[in-house]
Amino acid sequence: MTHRDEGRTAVSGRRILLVDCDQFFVQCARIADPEGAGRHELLLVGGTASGRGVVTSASYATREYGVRSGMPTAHALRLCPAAHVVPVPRNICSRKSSEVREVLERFSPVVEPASIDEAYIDMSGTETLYRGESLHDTATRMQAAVRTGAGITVSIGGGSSRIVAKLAAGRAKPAGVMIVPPGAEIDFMLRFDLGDIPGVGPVFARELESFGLIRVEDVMRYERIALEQWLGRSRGDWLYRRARGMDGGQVQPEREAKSMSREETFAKDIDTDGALERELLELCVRLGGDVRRDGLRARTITVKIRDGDFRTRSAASTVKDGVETDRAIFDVACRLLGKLRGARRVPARLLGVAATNFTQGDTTQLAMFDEAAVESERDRRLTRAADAVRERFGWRAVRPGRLVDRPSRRPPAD
DNA sequence: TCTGGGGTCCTAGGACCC
DNA sequence: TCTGGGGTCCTAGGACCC
Repeated sequence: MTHRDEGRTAVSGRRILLVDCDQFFVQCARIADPEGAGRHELLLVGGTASGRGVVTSASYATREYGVRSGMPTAHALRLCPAAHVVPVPRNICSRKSSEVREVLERFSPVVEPASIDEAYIDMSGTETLYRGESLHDTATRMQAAVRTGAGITVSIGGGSSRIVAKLAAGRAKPAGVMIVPPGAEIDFMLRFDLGDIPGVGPVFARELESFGLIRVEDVMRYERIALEQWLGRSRGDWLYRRARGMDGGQVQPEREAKSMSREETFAKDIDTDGALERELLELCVRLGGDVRRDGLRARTITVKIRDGDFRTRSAASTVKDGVETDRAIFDVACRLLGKLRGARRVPARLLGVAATNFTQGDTTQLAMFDEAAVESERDRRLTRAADAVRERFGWRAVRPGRLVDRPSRRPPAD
């Protein structure tokens, strides 16, 4: 069997769709403000008052000028001076994202949100339910249902694997449906550059180019073993399979979050430790709220700092029992910030804090040793009470200010 | 051009244990 | 005094995605 035949016969029989919202943040901004953003054809979403932001989403009209998402807003405005810039309407975006998902779940129980604006759906096994209806027709009905139910325009791609569905959705934009039939995966893949494959970023693409590999067809010419010799076993195998539209990935509904983070780029670089600590406290309070809302406890806290020269550094610390209270998170984070600032004390552009290594928060583990008790049950009860007050009376009802200047802090553990 | 904010996954080295 | 191999956990950094 040649490598080409192997690809053709590896069709899984699965029917996977990727539903991708068209210029999602632009759509949300228009829903949020029909009289303002809604009236501007040339619309950029993202960018901050400080002028330091980047474009999160650019309307199709601005893309004619060469504007792309991820581009610094200042650059985008140079390309398209008439564009109207608005901030990301976060609340509307998460609400619309949920509404889209609710509509999709009416079509199949297996829906995996891949980001705020796209979701994979496994339609395998629904053939009986949708008796006689082609996947294309089902996807078209789905598209109409999302427009009616959530007011959002989506494009849908479909095929026997996630990667084929994803690339097909890109080809279907805007507002289209494209299904790659079983057996047609390789011919479909041959249209693409390797850099179009999800997972092949600029760095990997440059490396591949150094072997003369630019388009998918370039990879098709080689046996798996050759790719593995050039790229290493795991990456060679990965590329061999992706180029053929194959991935082993299942669509997994309800994946648990593996990390949560909050970060902020300052309008102006901050160069004093005290001011950074105050920013850190705000971030920890926001993060703590997210962690508790999901009933989790984090065993590892990571602090990230981006210096004015854009050098990014991080420090992490893992505690025996997970933490969930603002105070305990801040305690750990503060130590880490001190460590980072001690190593290099220059003006900071960004500060962030992340929680990972989650444990379920509903089981109280008794600390075996005193020093392991970073956070007491009493701390947790107080924090939950404060959450309840905020729930009723608003976020500002309980101020965290006292945490900043409390008298003593634990000495560094390391 | 001057670089956001939210994530996932991978790698490599060192500590530590058996 | 010099010497193992394997497994797990932790930390730091980086590529990548939307």
